[in-house]
Amino acid sequence: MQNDDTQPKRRRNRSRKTGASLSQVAEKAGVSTATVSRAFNDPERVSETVRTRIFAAAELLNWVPSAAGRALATNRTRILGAIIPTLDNEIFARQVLGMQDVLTQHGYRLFLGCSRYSGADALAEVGAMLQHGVEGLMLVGEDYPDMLFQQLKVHKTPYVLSYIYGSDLPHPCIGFRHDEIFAALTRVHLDAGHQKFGLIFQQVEGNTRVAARLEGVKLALSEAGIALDPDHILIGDGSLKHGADSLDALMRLPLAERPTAIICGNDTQAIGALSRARELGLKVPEDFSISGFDNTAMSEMTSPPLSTAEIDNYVIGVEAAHQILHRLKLNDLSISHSLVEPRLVLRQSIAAPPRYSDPEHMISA
Amino acid sequence: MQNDDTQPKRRRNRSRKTGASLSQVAEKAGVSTATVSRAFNDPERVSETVRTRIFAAAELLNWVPSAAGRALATNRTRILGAIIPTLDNEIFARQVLGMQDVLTQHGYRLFLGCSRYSGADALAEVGAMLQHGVEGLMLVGEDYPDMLFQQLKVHKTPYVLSYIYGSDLPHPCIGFRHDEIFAALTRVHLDAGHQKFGLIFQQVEGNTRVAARLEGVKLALSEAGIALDPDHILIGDGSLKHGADSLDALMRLPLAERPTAIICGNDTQAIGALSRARELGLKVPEDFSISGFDNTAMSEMTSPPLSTAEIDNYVIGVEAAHQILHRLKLNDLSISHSLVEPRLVLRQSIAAPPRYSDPEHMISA
DNA sequence: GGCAGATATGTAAGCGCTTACATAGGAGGA
DNA sequence: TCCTCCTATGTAAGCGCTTACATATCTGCC
Repeated sequence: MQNDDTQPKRRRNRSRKTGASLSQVAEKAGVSTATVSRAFNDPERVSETVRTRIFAAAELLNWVPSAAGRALATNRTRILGAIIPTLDNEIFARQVLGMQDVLTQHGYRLFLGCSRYSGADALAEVGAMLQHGVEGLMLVGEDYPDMLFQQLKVHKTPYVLSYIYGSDLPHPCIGFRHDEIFAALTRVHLDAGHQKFGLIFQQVEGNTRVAARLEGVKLALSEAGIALDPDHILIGDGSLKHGADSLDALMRLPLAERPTAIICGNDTQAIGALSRARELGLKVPEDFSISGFDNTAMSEMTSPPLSTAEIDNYVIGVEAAHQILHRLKLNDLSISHSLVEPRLVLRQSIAAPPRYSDPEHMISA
Repeated sequence: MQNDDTQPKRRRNRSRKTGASLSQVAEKAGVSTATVSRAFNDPERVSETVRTRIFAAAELLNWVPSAAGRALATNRTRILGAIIPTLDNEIFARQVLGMQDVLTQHGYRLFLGCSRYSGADALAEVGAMLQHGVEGLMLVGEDYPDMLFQQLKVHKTPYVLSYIYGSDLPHPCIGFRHDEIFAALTRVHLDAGHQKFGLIFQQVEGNTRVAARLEGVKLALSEAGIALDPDHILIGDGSLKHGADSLDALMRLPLAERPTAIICGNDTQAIGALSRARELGLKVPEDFSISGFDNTAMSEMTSPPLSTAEIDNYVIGVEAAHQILHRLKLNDLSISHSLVEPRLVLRQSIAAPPRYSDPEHMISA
């Protein structure tokens, strides 16, 4: 039935061949594939004459090793992934930059995925990355579906959540306490004598980080025995426009209610507010104080320069990469939390509240 | 010598096994690997009963197909790459965003590489990407070593240069003419009556795009018969600070030489200049006119709002992705050039020059 | 009833690597 | 001289897929 001759009955031609393969290099150099492989991965183990012969052959054939072949053979891809909400935000872009710089040094590649602040998108990205065999992952924040973390666990893929910190967090993380830094920022206003606060913030739902910021503000206020009127919390997006429009709204309030201190969720909003204030003929910090967050390049050029806080996102990216690489090397899946301290950057946009707003005005004057 | 028994003499255990493999799914479902493969890649060809059985088995085993295995078998990776100078720049980040959005739809992944404006780094990134089998590439600009393009050619990898346009360019590209838009911007100043120009620009060398911008300005000026004093061209980086410092320098010039129109290489520089102008007590556009480029969000909030020009970088990214995907499908390596038109955005920062600067002042007054 | 032509599935080669194990050729010691 | 131990290289299996080709089963038509 079967013909016994050993010559292959079929010959496929999977065309689309691009470059040379390792075996072609081996043939040209007159050695075995094993030797070629060794010449590149562990040069010491190959005699110099043979090695140079191999390198020459590879050069000649323009050989580029195939990562896929190697991945299959070694079960390692040397690829890490990063999931960020959007590249549109300098904050996240800088984290990616930091990661990238470390990875390049270590011969790793980076897969970038944007979640667009959607859990489903993030899940899809991670799924695809897992198929491609990413060895580790950095994800911004913690707002992801459980399913995502399960997948990561099933695949024993080390990961680290960036831009957040919580010693009680059931995930490795590297970042800072959003509540604390916003509490600190709030206290700066309190210390300057403010009692009436307005908040300009981003959407809270689905974003634990922003929620924490809000909590921080509330905490500091309540510690100072100050109530925050919910109507003075203006939620929108992170844009200049939301900042500007919100300022409008706050400044339209009757003088007695009008906040004298405005805490913004980020610098962009604060800068928007400042610019609207100028249009309205309001002076900062004479008429009101304001703070932002991020310490973007712009914030020291505004008039007045903006008080804000700064977190080194590049470092977060760098550390995240180090951490993942480290775990990978040690095959360590433990949960560690590391803190990158933010820093208050106080400038002229915060000062004492205007006299008219002082409840003790009549008495003390 | 050789023992003829067929039982394998060696058994390797390549541990580190993470997930299930297709063959395990096949076994569990009681079918061959071919059928499993077909069930996922071409479901029509598998009977429904078998198919559901396979899906169930895969689900149960938590199977994730291995991109490496598939890549090896099909010689396709479904990965595209993007090389940008730095993520630190909103411009490039938006291009990546556009690409990303398209790729996600088409089931492609994105490798991101930053060249840090260095040809060598770009070359290294591309080399690594080629190893990983990227099927196509977007590169910002044209300032890359020849070697890089050769490699791309050897590997028959389609690519497109973004953010530039030149019908004579020996590469596929998608972008705009930097010289033309800057000439147009210059003409706006000229039309307003300016004769004395100052330029605040980024480093030119190694950046053909910036060089072209400069050429555009010079062209428009020389067409108007106006000479540009080389001392009035201030080269630095793209920062707020360079803008501010340069403004200082220009405004310190004796009144007769002092430019009345300042053309900046980007909005950031222009905004820096505006902010310094305010500090110096100068009014814009009464004391001088100024323009930027990019139309960043800030530029409509400055005082006065900044005249600038805008290019839709998101669209560039989207189109670049489409173009690469298209070539890939058609196996088309031809060179096409596509244009994305920039748009002038004229606001209040440009007006007539101050009277004192008018050479005909005495006569006409 | 037999055969062509679908249709559904199986078989196994091969994609480009790495690496456990085998082997050959010295070097050196007893 | 023989044996041991290196060192340099070869052999070939196997990583997880896809797919050309083979096979089996079923339709339906003459």
